[in-house]
Amino acid sequence: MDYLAELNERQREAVLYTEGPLMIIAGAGSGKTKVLTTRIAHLMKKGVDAFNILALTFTNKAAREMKERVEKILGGTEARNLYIGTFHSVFARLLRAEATRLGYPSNFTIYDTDDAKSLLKTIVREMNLDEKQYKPSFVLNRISSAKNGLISYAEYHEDFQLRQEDQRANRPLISKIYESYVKRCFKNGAMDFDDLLFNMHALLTRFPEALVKYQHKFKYILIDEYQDTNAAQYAIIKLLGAVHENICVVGDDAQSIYSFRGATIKNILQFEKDYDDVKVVKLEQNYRSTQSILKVANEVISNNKMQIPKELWTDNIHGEKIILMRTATDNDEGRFVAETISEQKLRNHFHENEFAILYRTNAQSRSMEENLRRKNIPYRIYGGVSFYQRKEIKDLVAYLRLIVNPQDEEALRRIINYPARGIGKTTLEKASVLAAQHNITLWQVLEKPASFGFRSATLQVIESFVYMIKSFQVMLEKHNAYDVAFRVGKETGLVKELFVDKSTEGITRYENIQELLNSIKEFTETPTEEGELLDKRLGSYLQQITLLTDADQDEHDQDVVRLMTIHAAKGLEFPCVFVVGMEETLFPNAMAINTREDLEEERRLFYVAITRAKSKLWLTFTSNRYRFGNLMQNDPSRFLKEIPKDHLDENYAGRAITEPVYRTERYPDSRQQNTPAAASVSGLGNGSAAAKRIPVHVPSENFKPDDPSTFEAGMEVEHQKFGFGKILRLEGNPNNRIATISFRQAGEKKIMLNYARLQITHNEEAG
DNA sequence: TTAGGCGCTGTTTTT
DNA sequence: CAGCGCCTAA
Repeated sequence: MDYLAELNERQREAVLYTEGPLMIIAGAGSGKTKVLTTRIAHLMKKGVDAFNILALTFTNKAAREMKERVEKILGGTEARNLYIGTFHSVFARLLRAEATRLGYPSNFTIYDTDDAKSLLKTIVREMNLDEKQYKPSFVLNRISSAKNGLISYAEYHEDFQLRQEDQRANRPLISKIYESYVKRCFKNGAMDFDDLLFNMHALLTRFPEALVKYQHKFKYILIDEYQDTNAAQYAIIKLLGAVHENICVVGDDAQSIYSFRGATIKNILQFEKDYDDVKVVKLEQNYRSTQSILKVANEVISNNKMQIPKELWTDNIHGEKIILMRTATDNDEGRFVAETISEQKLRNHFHENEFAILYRTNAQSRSMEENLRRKNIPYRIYGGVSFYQRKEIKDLVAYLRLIVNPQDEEALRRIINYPARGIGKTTLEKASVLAAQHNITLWQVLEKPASFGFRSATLQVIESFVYMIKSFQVMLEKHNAYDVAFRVGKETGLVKELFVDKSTEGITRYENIQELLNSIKEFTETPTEEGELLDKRLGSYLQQITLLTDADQDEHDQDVVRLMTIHAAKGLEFPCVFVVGMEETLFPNAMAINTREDLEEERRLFYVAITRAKSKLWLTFTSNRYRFGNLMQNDPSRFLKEIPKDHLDENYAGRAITEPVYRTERYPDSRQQNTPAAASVSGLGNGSAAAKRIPVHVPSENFKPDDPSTFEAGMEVEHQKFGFGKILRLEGNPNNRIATISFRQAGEKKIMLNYARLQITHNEEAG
């Protein structure tokens, strides 16, 4: 029982309380994963069969880590029999086994967000609705939250409130689109992410035998990140656990950051009411961060009204103050981070992999990336476009999907004319109409094109396309997934097309395809538990990759700086953390400041960001940031004011204000060079919009920008783009001066001197 | 049928 | 700024 010795008293209590409902409120860094894994190991040591334990997480990575750690405690291979995985992947697996009950093929396709949007787009088009009014992302959001709330399209249709919301938003037909979307997915043999939850719930409620079967199978259920569960997940867990009631949920209300995905803290608050004797254990000792960091985190989160009272504490050293840095531009912010990393590596012997740069939105990675590259600091960006979402990967995967499931219309549409084979829009449209008329799938139309009267040239290309796909399907019987994928790449001409393209991106795309083929090979060579059939193995490969994100590709030993959104950083920890973009409208995000609930979620997000740091934490913000292609000025984030002053080192922020701003000569910034007009301040003048209409000024031969600090009112100046003009007046603080200049051609403009490249042509005072 | 150019529009977070 | 839809030319 030595595994128990490593636990503190509270942790041990949580591990040993094995029977009956248990809720663990686990603060950040309090050893939550350790408790969960030890608990599972303990159950197994007590004689519980691994097959009877279900553990659900939100990321594959968390699941894998859990599995590995249990394996380590137990030794042997028993841990492999545990059902540990994400909600989505575990349910996908169960649904695959039970698919026929619901009328789905067992090798159903899983649609990712792109597939779903693309299908919605075709549906909206087919319904002759305005595509701007019913934008796929908007419609998908509506449908998604309905499904996550377990509201079927029929119920949606009857729901007064939902209908009214749609009316008010001038999108009254959402419920109709919802209905066709569901029907079409079903026809395509496809489920989207939300369907994996919705249909799992449907399975358990509509088929009592299935419910009973799984209720008895999963005698012990553990749920990680319970604060992030939504109504569907909540209901499923409740159903599954109803017989044994051995449900252990772990969560931290302070880290609930997924309400936009339907998650609700209510599930945590509700838990105690759902069962008669709920044992609650609070883990409040933090093993991760310095006292300083923890104090700041506690202080910040205390501004939230909605929370379960608790106070995280730690035995760790006090540590250093948190450093606040202000820069002039987003590019400077990136440079500061890159320079600080270099400096810290030298001074404190940190490795690259001890740093993380966290931001609110993916778009912010760019300025970081550019500056890290400039300083030759190796890095890796998580999120954004994941490997499996890249075009070239999706193209090849679409072929594989179609081979496994010819009903999959999205896959078919994607590749029917890629590489180009003369089946264009007209043909596809005709086929779609026919499919709808005869109530068959698109594929079924293409299978018998002769009976639908296509022109003979078209007929021929369709037939050879179908023949090709069918020949791949035949291959499935005797060849493994890799052989099929390889042949597909070759015979469709897809690989060749990428090989011929020798541009940088073309080479990357080619390499990506090779990487995909390698991963398929690896998959085929790793035996699966139940020795499933070969075609099923390609099917299961496809199911699995749709649920992968690129956080799952992490090789943790890689010595690189990690860049990711705060959302993606949840559950991770780093010795040194930069939280960048601490500005109003960005963080808290402008989309999330209108209600207390939203704002509190932003604050929890900030709390998550702070608590990722073990020993050093930097917060940065910038006065000027490019957004939407023009320069925006933001105030410092309100959250900064919530940090206790004695834990915050503001020297750097101060220095940045009094020091001259980094000059463009020293660090050329491509954006500024290419578009000098972008330097005019949007919102102040009629800057960039007007700039487009002005005839381009050709700068003088010996044009050389002068030091901005030397400019004064009354000077005659030349601007690279706006031409000659005179400074009327200057305003703004000394380091961010804004000049109003009257240009001969371009008229009156407000120009930020730090960015504009201006040359003095005549000095009134001197001359 | 396809490629290429122009103009509009939008940026939150993700399984 | 970028990605996408729409239009035009070939």
